[in-house]
Amino acid sequence: MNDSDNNSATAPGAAEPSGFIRQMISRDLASGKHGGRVHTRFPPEPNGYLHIGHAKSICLNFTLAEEYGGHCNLRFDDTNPLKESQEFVDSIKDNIRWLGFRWRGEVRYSSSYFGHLYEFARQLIGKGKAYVCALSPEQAREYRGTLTEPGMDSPWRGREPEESLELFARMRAGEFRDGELSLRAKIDMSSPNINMRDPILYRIRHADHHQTESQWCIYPTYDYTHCISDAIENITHSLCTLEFEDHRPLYDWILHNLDLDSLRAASDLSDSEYTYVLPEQTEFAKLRISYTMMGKRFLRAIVEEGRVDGWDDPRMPTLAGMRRRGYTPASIRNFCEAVGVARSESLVDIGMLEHAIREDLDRNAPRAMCVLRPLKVVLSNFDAERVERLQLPRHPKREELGGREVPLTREICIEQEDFSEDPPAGFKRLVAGGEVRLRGAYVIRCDEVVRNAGGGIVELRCSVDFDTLGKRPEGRKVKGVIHWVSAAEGKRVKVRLYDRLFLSENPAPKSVEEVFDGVNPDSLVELDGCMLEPCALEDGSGDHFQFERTGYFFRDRQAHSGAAAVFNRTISLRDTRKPART
RNA sequence: UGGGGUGUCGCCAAGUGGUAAGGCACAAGGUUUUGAUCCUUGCAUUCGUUGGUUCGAAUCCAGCCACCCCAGCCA
Repeated sequence: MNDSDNNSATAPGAAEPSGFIRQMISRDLASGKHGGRVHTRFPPEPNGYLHIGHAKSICLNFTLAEEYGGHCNLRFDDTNPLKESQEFVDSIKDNIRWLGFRWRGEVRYSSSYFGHLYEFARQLIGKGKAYVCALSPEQAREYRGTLTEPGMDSPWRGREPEESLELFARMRAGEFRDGELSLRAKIDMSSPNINMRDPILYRIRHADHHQTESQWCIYPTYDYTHCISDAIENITHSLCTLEFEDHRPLYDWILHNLDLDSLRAASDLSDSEYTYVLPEQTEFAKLRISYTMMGKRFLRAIVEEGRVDGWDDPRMPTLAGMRRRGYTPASIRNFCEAVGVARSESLVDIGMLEHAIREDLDRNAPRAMCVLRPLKVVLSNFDAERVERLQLPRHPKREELGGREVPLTREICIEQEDFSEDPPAGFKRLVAGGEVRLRGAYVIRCDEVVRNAGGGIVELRCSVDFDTLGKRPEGRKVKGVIHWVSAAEGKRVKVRLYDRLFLSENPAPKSVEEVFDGVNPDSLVELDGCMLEPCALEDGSGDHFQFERTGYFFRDRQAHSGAAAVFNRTISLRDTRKPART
């Protein structure tokens, strides 16, 4: 997809691209606005783990660059040392690579532009566009006014540039305490847009930074930093979510009040021929999915309260969690593509996500049989010493994936729910005196139900019709097919079944306490004595499987070595049985 | 009572004045040694609402309604 000539988005004569962002880019390309360049960026703050919502932005930025033959940077927007850490930097990089995206050149950090940012601030002060203010944070809030009332000018608003310049230098030198002074843009305290009421550009924070360590004690704010960082990196299209819409005028104000040549000189392309063009911000709706939530505060509460196994618990909407659950990069990318990008806020049905992973795994996951809740079956006419090694395909439709050997012995396990003494209407599995097909093997008939003293079913005695391997039985129809595993040859494994983490379709807790009430108490079921066919544990057999009739599973590599293998159920198979699911 | 946005099928989402794409979900058939997959078919006379302009409106205009965002020295 790197060849722009080969691409639908830019191919001559191609249909108009769909979606407002692609249309905008095509328009910009057609008008030559950015010299024919497309350069995007994904700009996370390293203050937490990435979740599926971030994936939407990642996919958007990287695929747009790819489609238009442009580039996409990874830039850590690290202007607040109090909340950030190297751990998050590392995990974010790891997640992006896992999704299959490669950023342009080296990883960027806003913090590596602190020098430029400082000089640009001096420039604004020199032009009378910024001033050092001595209002305390509390006072600043009072002066700001309200949504319906204009603010009041700071008493320091008229400070001479020379004086502000000197104070700003002393702020940097560490002569003031946190919060004592700030640098503010001089815009309009009565603007109906609160972001324009002399926003803070720099604040004092005597704190070490994960990248710049103790070099700075003043840190630029997001609004001041983001636009300039985009300009330095020659970003053409700066995409962000809807809540930043009101910040766009400030984004533009800062850039337009700086000397264009000085911006150009600081930029990556300073030595090139192209006409310097300022980046432009465009907003889109963030991703929301039913039965889950992206709010970091609430997710953290669930993790810290031990309601889940950690940030990578397979029930979590984090990329780390989804990865451990068995979601594939392709499924997440396809999902993001299917969801689309628009400006209306929507709640995507989690069924779309489930469809994306089923679609990928149905095509690519090898099949295996695993009995989750075993019921012993003795095949009375099968020799006790005999091991019949059946050859089954790994995938029903893809011969190239090869075959597997499945051992059949006198004693096997079947699923408890595949036998019923009191079958509901339409039951297609085994009943007393009835017949069923063992998947990939023979048809068996249930001759006897063996019980314990309490009347519970202990085992089934069945007889094999040896004339049914690979062919239909004579003179009758056997509809049901069930999975099974040799009791002697099978491997005991542990399985974790997951359900949605939240009970409500649109969980919107108002407090941390409310979050816990909304957590699904049955979101995890652990099963211990499951029986898995042996070849699924052989080296090189892969980590993703479809356990036939029960769902798609992913080997959990965090399980202790030596202990039984653990498989997480990524997603169940679609179930279209007439009544509801059992 | 300020400003900025958004409203098209149950859920996403195309559509930019010429008579409502697609996906998910759902439903009905067919195939099937997975109640899976696959295949076929069906699924908005109508675009928040009320008016207006026009030969023609989801698209243009006006009013109304609903919902979302903004008063961190967070991003």
